[in-house]
Amino acid sequence: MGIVERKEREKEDMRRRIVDAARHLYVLNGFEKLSIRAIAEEIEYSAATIYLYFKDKNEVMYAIHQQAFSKMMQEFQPIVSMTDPFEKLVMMGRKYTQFAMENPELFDVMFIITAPMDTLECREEIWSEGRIAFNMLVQVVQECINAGIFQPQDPEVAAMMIWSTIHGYTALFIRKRMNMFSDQRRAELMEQAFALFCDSLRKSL
Amino acid sequence: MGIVERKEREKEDMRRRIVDAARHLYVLNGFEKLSIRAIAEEIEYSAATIYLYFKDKNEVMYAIHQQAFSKMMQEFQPIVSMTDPFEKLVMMGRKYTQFAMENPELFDVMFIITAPMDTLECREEIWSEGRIAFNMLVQVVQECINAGIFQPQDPEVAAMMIWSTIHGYTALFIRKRMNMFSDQRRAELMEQAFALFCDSLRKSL
DNA sequence: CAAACATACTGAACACTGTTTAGTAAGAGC
DNA sequence: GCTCTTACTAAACAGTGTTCAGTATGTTTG
Repeated sequence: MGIVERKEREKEDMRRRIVDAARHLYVLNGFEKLSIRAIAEEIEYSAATIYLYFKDKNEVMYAIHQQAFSKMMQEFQPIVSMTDPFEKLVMMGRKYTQFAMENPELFDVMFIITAPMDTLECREEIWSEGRIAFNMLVQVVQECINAGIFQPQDPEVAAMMIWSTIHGYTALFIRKRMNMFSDQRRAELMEQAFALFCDSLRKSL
Repeated sequence: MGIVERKEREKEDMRRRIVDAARHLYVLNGFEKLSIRAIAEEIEYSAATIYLYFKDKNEVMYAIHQQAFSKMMQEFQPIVSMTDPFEKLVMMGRKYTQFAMENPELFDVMFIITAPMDTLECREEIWSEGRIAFNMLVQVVQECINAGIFQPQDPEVAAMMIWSTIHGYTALFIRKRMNMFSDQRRAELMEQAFALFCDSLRKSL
């Protein structure tokens, strides 16, 4: 009975086609302007068809969010093979912001928009993508402790503080909360605040 | 000719009534569920009337955003009279997060949602609310430098780094990006990350 | 092979949304 | 009393997410 398998494959295929079309449109225009009808048109099906493969728009957003995480993880891959754990940490911070700048909509769906989190909540699942990414950071912090760069401490607490800072100015930038500065001063402030934070970590953690 | 003045007063009054109704509904249900028609119904006018006082929904959001800032500033007032500048800094951080927890929707419109920033952009104005609030932080950092708690440095850079960290974990929390932890662990992590950051500032800035 | 069933899909509808416009009614100024 | 301005609204436009009855195709069974 290969028919059941084929059907399952086709179902998977269709889901992927929907998410690909949705991501394509989303990256171009953002969440507000992403409509089910537009996705349907892109894949040349009716709007109602989307609902045979996804519960609602939030679930489509969740799928995009998953793809975005795997893209980010791919871009983080080169860092893993670095030797100096503190340099690793610095590079992770830089990459986080760089990813956000280059893929603002993907960053949005990963870390700002509530839509994908709402599907998770109603499924009562844990946010595994977030957990895995955070673990990666905790791991590097632990390496810094092991190398004697940081003092012995709860690596999750330190990781949370570090994530906060990097996420903080990235989110403020993405959501235009640094627009009280000129483009030049803004870039300056971000760069120097990052440098100051790295210095501060080295000295005090 | 008191008529012109009265008309102007009435115009101001109407604007205030609209914003008050809008804020009321917004705080209850958030941005997505806040509709022009609902605001109109609340003040017992037609939806089109809103557009005689505001250019679009974004401009209404901007007005709510202004009110939210003045509320936050009010709550920050007691801090100004504190004596120890470092304690001031710590209290400002605590208050920021506390305000966000107690007024999640107001925090949203102040620091996360793009809608109010879009009106500013098309008016080509500067984000004065943000500038004023940031200046307040810069001021306190300068006091820390003057008191010899921090080393001489660009207070704007230090302020940006501090704002980033506090905003970072607050925004991550508000947007449910700490839901990989249990409620208890989450509170623990936030508290300890904050404490670690304060310690780190003391030691290294 | 034909009938019965299951699956995949769609058109149309429902109840909304932000926004614009033409038209009306009431007050102000002469 | 008669213009003229201002304030306001009903209705429409073009969309939105979502649901559901109905159809057409593919699969299984007698």
